[in-house]
Amino acid sequence: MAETIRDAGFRATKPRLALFSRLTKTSRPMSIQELAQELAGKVDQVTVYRMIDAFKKAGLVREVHLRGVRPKYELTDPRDDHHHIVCTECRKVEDFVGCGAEKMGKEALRQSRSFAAITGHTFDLYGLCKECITK
Amino acid sequence: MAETIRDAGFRATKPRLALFSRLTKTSRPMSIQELAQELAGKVDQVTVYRMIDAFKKAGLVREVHLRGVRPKYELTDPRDDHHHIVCTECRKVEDFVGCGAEKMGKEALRQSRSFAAITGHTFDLYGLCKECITK
DNA sequence: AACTACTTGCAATAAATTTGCAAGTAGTGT
DNA sequence: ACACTACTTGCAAATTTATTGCAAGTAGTT
Ligand SMILES: [Mn+2]
Ligand SMILES: [Mn+2]
Ligand SMILES: [Zn+2]
Ligand SMILES: [Zn+2]
Repeated sequence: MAETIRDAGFRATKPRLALFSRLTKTSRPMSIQELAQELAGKVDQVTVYRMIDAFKKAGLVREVHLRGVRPKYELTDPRDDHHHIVCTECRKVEDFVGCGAEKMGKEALRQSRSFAAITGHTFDLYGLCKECITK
Repeated sequence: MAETIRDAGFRATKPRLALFSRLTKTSRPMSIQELAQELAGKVDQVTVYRMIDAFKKAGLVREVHLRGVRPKYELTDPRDDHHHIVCTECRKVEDFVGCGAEKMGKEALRQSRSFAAITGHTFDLYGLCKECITK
Protein backbone atom coordinates (compact mmCIF):
# COMPACT_ATOMS: atom_id res chain seq x y z
CA MET A 1 0.00 0.00 0.00
CA ALA A 2 2.65 2.52 1.05
CA GLU A 3 4.66 0.56 -1.46
CA THR A 4 2.21 1.24 -4.26
CA ILE A 5 2.23 4.92 -3.48
CA ARG A 6 6.02 5.12 -3.44
CA ASP A 7 6.27 3.16 -6.65
CA ALA A 8 4.11 5.80 -8.23
CA GLY A 9 6.70 8.37 -7.21
CA PHE A 10 5.06 9.82 -4.12
CA ARG A 11 5.92 9.90 -0.46
CA ALA A 12 3.75 7.65 1.60
CA THR A 13 2.18 10.33 3.74
CA LYS A 14 -0.70 9.88 6.10
CA PRO A 15 -3.22 11.74 3.90
CA ARG A 16 -2.26 9.68 0.88
CA LEU A 17 -2.53 6.44 2.77
CA ALA A 18 -5.92 7.50 4.10
CA LEU A 19 -7.21 8.34 0.66
CA PHE A 20 -5.83 5.24 -0.95
CA SER A 21 -7.13 3.07 1.84
CA ARG A 22 -10.59 4.57 1.54
CA LEU A 23 -10.63 3.92 -2.18
CA THR A 24 -9.71 0.28 -1.72
CA LYS A 25 -12.74 -0.12 0.52
CA THR A 26 -15.31 0.56 -2.16
CA SER A 27 -16.25 -0.62 -5.58
CA ARG A 28 -18.37 2.46 -6.06
CA PRO A 29 -16.57 5.43 -7.55
CA MET A 30 -16.56 8.41 -5.18
CA SER A 31 -16.67 12.14 -5.74
CA ILE A 32 -14.21 14.65 -4.31
CA GLN A 33 -16.91 15.80 -1.93
CA GLU A 34 -17.66 12.32 -0.69
CA LEU A 35 -14.00 11.59 -0.17
CA ALA A 36 -13.37 14.89 1.57
CA GLN A 37 -16.33 14.33 3.81
CA GLU A 38 -15.22 10.87 4.79
CA LEU A 39 -11.70 12.03 5.46
CA ALA A 40 -12.88 15.13 7.26
CA GLY A 41 -10.76 15.97 10.27
CA LYS A 42 -7.95 13.88 8.89
CA VAL A 43 -7.40 15.44 5.48
CA ASP A 44 -8.20 18.85 4.10
CA GLN A 45 -10.44 19.03 1.05
CA VAL A 46 -7.79 20.93 -0.89
CA THR A 47 -5.45 18.03 -0.28
CA VAL A 48 -8.04 15.63 -1.60
CA TYR A 49 -8.21 17.67 -4.80
CA ARG A 50 -4.45 17.65 -5.10
CA MET A 51 -4.03 13.99 -4.30
CA ILE A 52 -6.71 12.90 -6.72
CA ASP A 53 -5.17 15.02 -9.40
CA ALA A 54 -1.72 13.59 -8.79
CA PHE A 55 -2.97 10.00 -8.51
CA LYS A 56 -4.89 10.47 -11.72
CA LYS A 57 -1.82 11.68 -13.56
CA ALA A 58 0.17 8.80 -12.13
CA GLY A 59 -2.45 6.36 -13.31
CA LEU A 60 -3.34 5.14 -9.82
CA VAL A 61 -6.82 6.54 -10.03
CA ARG A 62 -9.22 7.03 -12.84
CA GLU A 63 -11.97 9.56 -13.29
CA VAL A 64 -15.46 8.29 -14.01
CA HIS A 65 -18.14 10.46 -15.57
CA LEU A 66 -21.70 9.42 -15.00
CA ARG A 67 -24.71 11.37 -16.12
CA GLY A 68 -25.89 14.25 -14.03
CA VAL A 69 -23.30 14.04 -11.28
CA ARG A 70 -19.85 15.46 -10.67
CA PRO A 71 -16.88 13.33 -11.62
CA LYS A 72 -16.16 10.34 -9.45
CA TYR A 73 -12.93 8.49 -8.85
CA GLU A 74 -11.90 4.92 -8.33
CA LEU A 75 -8.67 2.99 -8.13
CA THR A 76 -7.41 1.95 -11.51
CA ASP A 77 -8.05 -1.71 -11.97
CA PRO A 78 -4.96 -3.03 -13.74
CA ARG A 79 -6.47 -6.37 -14.66
CA ASP A 80 -9.37 -5.39 -16.86
CA ASP A 81 -11.14 -2.38 -18.09
CA HIS A 82 -14.40 -2.44 -16.26
CA HIS A 83 -17.43 -0.26 -16.77
CA HIS A 84 -20.47 0.88 -14.83
CA ILE A 85 -24.15 0.24 -14.87
CA VAL A 86 -26.19 2.87 -13.06
CA CYS A 87 -29.76 2.76 -11.79
CA THR A 88 -31.41 5.95 -13.00
CA GLU A 89 -33.86 5.75 -10.13
CA CYS A 90 -31.80 5.08 -7.00
CA ARG A 91 -28.36 5.83 -8.44
CA LYS A 92 -26.95 2.45 -7.48
CA VAL A 93 -23.73 1.70 -9.35
CA GLU A 94 -22.39 -1.70 -10.25
CA ASP A 95 -19.37 -2.79 -12.24
CA PHE A 96 -19.42 -5.00 -15.24
CA VAL A 97 -16.59 -6.24 -17.37
CA GLY A 98 -16.10 -6.89 -21.01
CA CYS A 99 -17.32 -4.58 -23.67
CA GLY A 100 -17.10 -4.69 -27.40
CA ALA A 101 -15.00 -1.58 -27.49
CA GLU A 102 -12.09 -3.00 -29.45
CA LYS A 103 -14.40 -4.17 -32.19
CA MET A 104 -16.28 -0.90 -32.16
CA GLY A 105 -13.04 1.00 -32.29
CA LYS A 106 -12.12 -0.72 -35.50
CA GLU A 107 -15.54 -0.09 -36.94
CA ALA A 108 -15.35 3.56 -35.99
CA LEU A 109 -11.97 3.90 -37.67
CA ARG A 110 -13.43 2.38 -40.79
CA GLN A 111 -16.22 4.95 -40.71
CA SER A 112 -13.98 7.87 -39.94
CA ARG A 113 -12.19 9.94 -42.50
CA SER A 114 -9.97 11.76 -40.02
CA PHE A 115 -9.04 9.36 -37.24
CA ALA A 116 -6.15 6.93 -37.35
CA ALA A 117 -5.97 5.15 -34.00
CA ILE A 118 -8.00 4.33 -30.93
CA THR A 119 -6.34 4.45 -27.55
CA GLY A 120 -9.20 4.40 -25.09
CA HIS A 121 -12.90 4.47 -24.55
CA THR A 122 -15.71 5.02 -22.11
CA PHE A 123 -18.79 2.86 -21.92
CA ASP A 124 -21.49 3.02 -19.29
CA LEU A 125 -24.96 1.61 -19.07
CA TYR A 126 -28.04 3.16 -17.48
CA GLY A 127 -31.09 1.24 -16.41
CA LEU A 128 -33.20 0.08 -13.51
CA CYS A 129 -32.19 -2.17 -10.70
CA LYS A 130 -34.43 -5.01 -9.60
CA GLU A 131 -35.74 -3.03 -6.66
CA CYS A 132 -36.60 0.09 -8.63
CA ILE A 133 -38.15 -1.64 -11.60
CA THR A 134 -41.11 -2.90 -9.57
CA LYS A 135 -42.19 0.62 -8.60
CA MET B 1 -37.45 25.90 -35.70
CA ALA B 2 -39.76 28.10 -33.65
CA GLU B 3 -42.12 25.25 -34.25
CA THR B 4 -39.80 22.72 -32.65
CA ILE B 5 -39.37 24.92 -29.62
CA ARG B 6 -43.10 25.42 -29.20
CA ASP B 7 -43.75 21.74 -29.64
CA ALA B 8 -41.42 21.15 -26.74
CA GLY B 9 -43.65 23.37 -24.65
CA PHE B 10 -41.68 26.61 -24.73
CA ARG B 11 -42.30 30.05 -26.08
CA ALA B 12 -40.26 30.80 -29.13
CA THR B 13 -38.28 33.65 -27.70
CA LYS B 14 -35.33 35.35 -29.30
CA PRO B 15 -32.77 33.87 -26.88
CA ARG B 16 -34.12 30.37 -27.43
CA LEU B 17 -34.08 30.76 -31.17
CA ALA B 18 -30.53 32.06 -31.00
CA LEU B 19 -29.36 29.13 -28.92
CA PHE B 20 -31.17 26.55 -30.97
CA SER B 21 -29.93 28.08 -34.17
CA ARG B 22 -26.36 28.07 -32.95
CA LEU B 23 -26.63 24.42 -32.01
CA THR B 24 -27.91 23.46 -35.43
CA LYS B 25 -24.81 25.04 -36.95
CA THR B 26 -22.36 22.61 -35.42
CA SER B 27 -21.77 18.92 -35.14
CA ARG B 28 -19.35 19.51 -32.31
CA PRO B 29 -20.92 19.55 -28.85
CA MET B 30 -20.45 22.92 -27.14
CA SER B 31 -19.98 23.92 -23.52
CA ILE B 32 -22.05 26.48 -21.65
CA GLN B 33 -19.09 28.84 -21.78
CA GLU B 34 -18.65 28.49 -25.51
CA LEU B 35 -22.33 29.03 -26.11
CA ALA B 36 -22.51 32.01 -23.78
CA GLN B 37 -19.48 33.53 -25.43
CA GLU B 38 -20.90 33.12 -28.91
CA LEU B 39 -24.22 34.56 -27.88
CA ALA B 40 -22.61 37.34 -25.88
CA GLY B 41 -24.44 40.62 -26.21
CA LYS B 42 -27.53 38.79 -27.34
CA VAL B 43 -28.13 36.40 -24.47
CA ASP B 44 -27.07 36.45 -20.85
CA GLN B 45 -25.01 33.53 -19.58
CA VAL B 46 -27.55 32.78 -16.87
CA THR B 47 -30.14 32.41 -19.58
CA VAL B 48 -27.90 29.97 -21.41
CA TYR B 49 -27.71 27.88 -18.25
CA ARG B 50 -31.47 27.97 -17.87
CA MET B 51 -32.22 27.25 -21.51
CA ILE B 52 -29.83 24.33 -21.69
CA ASP B 53 -31.30 22.91 -18.54
CA ALA B 54 -34.84 23.24 -19.85
CA PHE B 55 -33.96 21.90 -23.30
CA LYS B 56 -32.21 18.99 -21.69
CA LYS B 57 -35.24 18.12 -19.60
CA ALA B 58 -37.44 18.45 -22.67
CA GLY B 59 -35.17 16.12 -24.59
CA LEU B 60 -34.21 18.70 -27.21
CA VAL B 61 -30.61 18.73 -26.11
CA ARG B 62 -28.34 16.13 -24.68
CA GLU B 63 -25.38 16.46 -22.40
CA VAL B 64 -22.11 14.95 -23.52
CA HIS B 65 -19.31 14.16 -21.09
CA LEU B 66 -15.87 13.88 -22.56
CA ARG B 67 -12.74 13.33 -20.53
CA GLY B 68 -11.13 16.27 -18.85
CA VAL B 69 -13.55 18.97 -19.97
CA ARG B 70 -16.78 20.45 -18.68
CA PRO B 71 -20.01 19.03 -20.03
CA LYS B 72 -20.90 19.86 -23.59
CA TYR B 73 -24.27 19.99 -25.28
CA GLU B 74 -25.65 19.11 -28.66
CA LEU B 75 -29.06 18.83 -30.27
CA THR B 76 -30.65 15.49 -29.71
CA ASP B 77 -30.59 13.52 -32.90
CA PRO B 78 -33.85 11.59 -32.87
CA ARG B 79 -32.91 9.27 -35.70
CA ASP B 80 -29.87 7.49 -34.34
CA ASP B 81 -27.85 7.31 -31.22
CA HIS B 82 -24.52 8.62 -32.27
CA HIS B 83 -21.31 8.74 -30.28
CA HIS B 84 -18.06 10.64 -30.29
CA ILE B 85 -14.48 9.95 -31.11
CA VAL B 86 -12.04 12.43 -29.65
CA CYS B 87 -8.44 13.16 -30.54
CA THR B 88 -6.52 13.20 -27.27
CA GLU B 89 -3.93 15.46 -28.85
CA CYS B 90 -5.83 18.24 -30.61
CA ARG B 91 -9.27 17.61 -29.08
CA LYS B 92 -10.94 17.21 -32.44
CA VAL B 93 -14.35 15.58 -32.09
CA GLU B 94 -16.11 13.50 -34.70
CA ASP B 95 -19.38 11.59 -34.63
CA PHE B 96 -19.77 7.96 -35.38
CA VAL B 97 -22.85 5.82 -35.42
CA GLY B 98 -23.65 2.30 -34.47
CA CYS B 99 -22.36 0.69 -31.32
CA GLY B 100 -22.86 -2.71 -29.86
CA ALA B 101 -24.62 -1.27 -26.86
CA GLU B 102 -27.79 -3.32 -27.10
CA LYS B 103 -25.82 -6.52 -27.16
CA MET B 104 -23.58 -5.34 -24.37
CA GLY B 105 -26.62 -4.34 -22.36
CA LYS B 106 -27.92 -7.87 -22.52
CA GLU B 107 -24.57 -9.27 -21.58
CA ALA B 108 -24.31 -6.87 -18.66
CA LEU B 109 -27.74 -7.89 -17.41
CA ARG B 110 -26.66 -11.50 -17.57
CA GLN B 111 -23.60 -10.66 -15.48
CA SER B 112 -25.48 -8.51 -13.01
CA ARG B 113 -27.18 -9.77 -9.92
CA SER B 114 -29.04 -6.54 -9.18
CA PHE B 115 -30.03 -4.93 -12.45
CA ALA B 116 -33.17 -5.71 -14.40
CA ALA B 117 -33.30 -3.41 -17.41
CA ILE B 118 -31.16 -1.18 -19.58
CA THR B 119 -32.55 2.11 -20.78
CA GLY B 120 -29.55 3.99 -22.07
CA HIS B 121 -25.83 4.12 -22.48
CA THR B 122 -22.81 6.24 -23.19
CA PHE B 123 -19.96 5.23 -25.41
CA ASP B 124 -17.10 7.36 -26.55
CA LEU B 125 -13.80 6.62 -28.18
CA TYR B 126 -10.47 8.36 -27.66
CA GLY B 127 -7.58 8.22 -30.06
CA LEU B 128 -5.44 10.12 -32.48
CA CYS B 129 -6.47 11.84 -35.64
CA LYS B 130 -4.49 11.42 -38.83
CA GLU B 131 -2.78 14.75 -38.37
CA CYS B 132 -1.72 14.18 -34.79
CA ILE B 133 -0.57 10.60 -35.19
CA THR B 134 2.36 11.61 -37.39
CA LYS B 135 3.88 13.83 -34.69
C1' DA C 1 -54.60 46.68 -27.79
C1' DA C 2 -54.94 44.61 -23.40
C1' DC C 3 -53.87 40.58 -20.50
C1' DT C 4 -51.02 37.29 -18.21
C1' DA C 5 -48.16 33.58 -17.57
C1' DC C 6 -43.79 32.59 -19.02
C1' DT C 7 -38.92 34.55 -19.77
C1' DT C 8 -35.08 37.31 -19.34
C1' DG C 9 -31.29 40.21 -17.49
C1' DC C 10 -28.80 41.76 -13.72
C1' DA C 11 -27.13 41.53 -9.20
C1' DA C 12 -26.35 38.67 -5.53
C1' DT C 13 -25.38 34.15 -3.64
C1' DA C 14 -23.68 29.71 -3.41
C1' DA C 15 -20.80 25.92 -4.76
C1' DA C 16 -16.73 24.02 -6.82
C1' DT C 17 -11.94 24.35 -7.88
C1' DT C 18 -7.40 26.53 -7.91
C1' DT C 19 -3.53 29.15 -6.00
C1' DG C 20 -0.01 31.09 -2.59
C1' DC C 21 2.63 30.34 1.06
C1' DA C 22 4.31 29.27 5.70
C1' DA C 23 4.63 25.25 8.48
C1' DG C 24 5.11 20.14 8.69
C1' DT C 25 7.10 15.69 7.47
C1' DA C 26 9.00 11.51 4.68
C1' DG C 27 12.95 9.87 2.96
C1' DT C 28 17.92 10.34 2.80
C1' DG C 29 22.40 10.59 4.51
C1' DT C 30 25.42 11.27 8.59
C1' DA D 1 19.18 8.95 16.58
C1' DC D 2 19.74 13.59 14.31
C1' DA D 3 19.95 16.79 10.87
C1' DC D 4 18.79 18.10 6.10
C1' DT D 5 15.82 19.17 2.38
C1' DA D 6 12.68 18.50 -1.15
C1' DC D 7 8.18 17.23 -1.19
C1' DT D 8 3.47 17.84 1.19
C1' DT D 9 -0.06 19.73 3.73
C1' DG D 10 -3.36 22.98 5.82
C1' DC D 11 -5.48 27.25 5.86
C1' DA D 12 -6.88 31.45 3.84
C1' DA D 13 -7.79 33.78 -0.26
C1' DA D 14 -8.76 34.06 -5.03
C1' DT D 15 -11.04 32.12 -9.22
C1' DT D 16 -14.25 29.89 -11.68
C1' DT D 17 -18.62 27.76 -12.30
C1' DA D 18 -23.45 27.38 -11.30
C1' DT D 19 -27.78 28.78 -8.88
C1' DT D 20 -31.29 31.98 -7.04
C1' DG D 21 -34.38 36.20 -6.41
C1' DC D 22 -36.85 39.47 -8.43
C1' DA D 23 -38.33 43.45 -11.22
C1' DA D 24 -38.88 44.35 -16.03
C1' DG D 25 -39.88 42.49 -20.69
C1' DT D 26 -42.35 39.71 -24.06
C1' DA D 27 -44.90 35.68 -26.58
C1' DG D 28 -49.09 33.91 -27.21
C1' DT D 29 -53.88 34.62 -26.31
C1' DT D 30 -58.39 37.10 -25.94
MN1 LIG E 1 -15.92 0.67 -10.88
MN1 LIG F 1 -22.31 14.66 -31.79
ZN1 LIG G 1 -32.43 1.35 -8.29
ZN1 LIG H 1 -5.68 15.44 -33.49
